[in-house]
Amino acid sequence: MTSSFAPTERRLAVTCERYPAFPREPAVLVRLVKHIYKVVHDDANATLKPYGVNHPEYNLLMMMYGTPGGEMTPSDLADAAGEKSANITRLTNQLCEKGLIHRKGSNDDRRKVVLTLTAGGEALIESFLPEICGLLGRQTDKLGVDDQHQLERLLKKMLDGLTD
Amino acid sequence: MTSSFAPTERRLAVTCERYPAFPREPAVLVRLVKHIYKVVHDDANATLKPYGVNHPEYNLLMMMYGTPGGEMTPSDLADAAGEKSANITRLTNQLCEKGLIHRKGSNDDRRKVVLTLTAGGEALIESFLPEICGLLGRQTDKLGVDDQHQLERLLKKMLDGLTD
DNA sequence: AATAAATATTACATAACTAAACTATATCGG
DNA sequence: CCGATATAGTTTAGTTATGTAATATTTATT
Repeated sequence: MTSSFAPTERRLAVTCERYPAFPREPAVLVRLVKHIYKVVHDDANATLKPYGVNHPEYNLLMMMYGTPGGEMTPSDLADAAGEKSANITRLTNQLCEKGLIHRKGSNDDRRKVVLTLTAGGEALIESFLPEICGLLGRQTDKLGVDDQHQLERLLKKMLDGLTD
Repeated sequence: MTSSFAPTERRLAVTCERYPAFPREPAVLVRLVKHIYKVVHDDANATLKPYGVNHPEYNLLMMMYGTPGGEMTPSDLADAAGEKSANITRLTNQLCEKGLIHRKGSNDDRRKVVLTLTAGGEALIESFLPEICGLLGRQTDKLGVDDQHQLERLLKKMLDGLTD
């Protein structure tokens, strides 16, 4: 799966020739992000498949794992994971059916629903985390520590500009 | 839509506390890419909607626009756009129905299919490109020229490590 | 000639998005 | 306190998108 970026760059060059106003640099960045996201997403799905969860479900689980107290409402999850609320209902249903999370009504605001990880959910997370850590490590293999910090800084700057 | 990254960082900190082997820096990078991709993708879809094409269709059109000679096979497109071949058939069907591309059998290898942009396809591309250029510009607004080049370099390095 | 590999399509199953309707609760202005 | 309005979450239906696996056809290999 040698998805070299070179052909994409050649196409951008041709595009700029045909349409000189086309901003090469921003387009390169956007296409790079797209390429990287795709590979990362596919890798994660492949790694998670044996554990019976897909990437969106993994994201929800990790959001809950990383929340102090471990309680989140569906709205919290929607914000955190960038999913639509209709999706959250579907995904949390799946996680409930698998026994990974637990759903109960909130006491202080009875419109709300509180989701928590079950013991089984935490156990599953901690069973796939070793592999996930390995994957994350491999995915940033080529980058030195300085590179990683630079990249973090620049991506944050870019994200900042997007959410205005 | 203030999708600040701060909550995500707090969750990563908690995750690292609970599971010390968790590699914070790689995880930050992956989550940043995911956030950025999502916003970029949604923005592009919104911009393209009035033109009757979605993001994947736009990608295919731009791949063809940027290909010298303008001829591509479905396999070429699948590689270039990172789509599954079954998807390519569906997407190119849609583009054919809209009269934006043309499909014909290849002469030298009769397994192959050759796709070309129609005049209408090129016209549509050049009608939405002004808006797309504006969007691309805004999406990288916050980054100076040096930042953009640094970011390009680092993303390429990361992508390199992914496709081993 | 037989077998394997490549190309594209098809059919089926899953997943996701959208928009609206619905339940229940909370909040605010009078 | 009352009634209007807003919020939280779910549900439904319809549409669109994506992924998987099998198939037909043509070309390559041995």
